[in-house]
Amino acid sequence: MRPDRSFFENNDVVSLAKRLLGCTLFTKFGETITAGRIVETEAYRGRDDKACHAFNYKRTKRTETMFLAGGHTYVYLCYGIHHLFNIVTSKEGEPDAVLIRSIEPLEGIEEMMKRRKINSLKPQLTAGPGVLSKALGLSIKMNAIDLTDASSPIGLILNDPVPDSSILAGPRIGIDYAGDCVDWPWRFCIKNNDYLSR
DNA sequence: CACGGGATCGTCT
DNA sequence: GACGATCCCGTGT
Repeated sequence: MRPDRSFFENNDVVSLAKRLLGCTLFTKFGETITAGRIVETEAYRGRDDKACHAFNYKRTKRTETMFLAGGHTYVYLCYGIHHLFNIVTSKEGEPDAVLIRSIEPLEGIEEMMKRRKINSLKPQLTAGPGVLSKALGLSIKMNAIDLTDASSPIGLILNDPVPDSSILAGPRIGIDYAGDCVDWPWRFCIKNNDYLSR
C-alpha cells in the first residue's frame, strides 16, 4: 500500500533515502502500468547541503516544489534532456528530497523497452536517473504531484526495509560544485544489484 | 575498458 | 549567456 503523509514527513532525509531502497515505484497511465524496485538513491537536504538546489532555503520558481510537504514529486530537467525524479521529504517548508537513481524493472517491461527504444532487457533499461524516468514515462510535467493521493498516476509501495548489511553508501554523483559537501556519503545502493548506475 | 565530446533547454545571474 | 544531481556513442588500447 501507499505510505501515508507521516512516512514522508520524516525529517531525517538520509535515513529515508535508505528506507526507500527496495520499495516499488510505479506509474499507471490509463491501463498502462510500469514498475520497478528502487535500488539506488541519493539524499539532498536544503538546510545545510550545498549540493541541494534549495540550499540554505533558497526559493526560486524551480525549488518551490521542494518546500511542499513530504510525499510530493520533484521532477526537473537536467542537461536539457533528462527528467530527474525526486521524492520530497520532511514537513512543508523544509526543502529535502531523495533522488531516485536506479530501479530494477518489475512490471511492464515491454512498455519500458518501447519507451526507451531498446529491444533487449539489460541494465541500461533503468539504471540511471535519466533513463529510469524515461522508462516509467515520467517527465517534468509530473512535478509537484502528491504521491499519497491514491488517484495519482505515480505511486510508491512500501516494502520490507533492506537491512543495513545489504546497503552500500558512498559520495553522490555529479556535484563537484558542492564544496565541503562533495564527500558526504549520501548515496545509497543495494549491494551487488545488477541495475546500478555508472 | 577508459576517455571525450555532443545533444539540448530550463533556470538563474 | 553559461551551465547542469546525464546518457550515449565514438575512438583508442
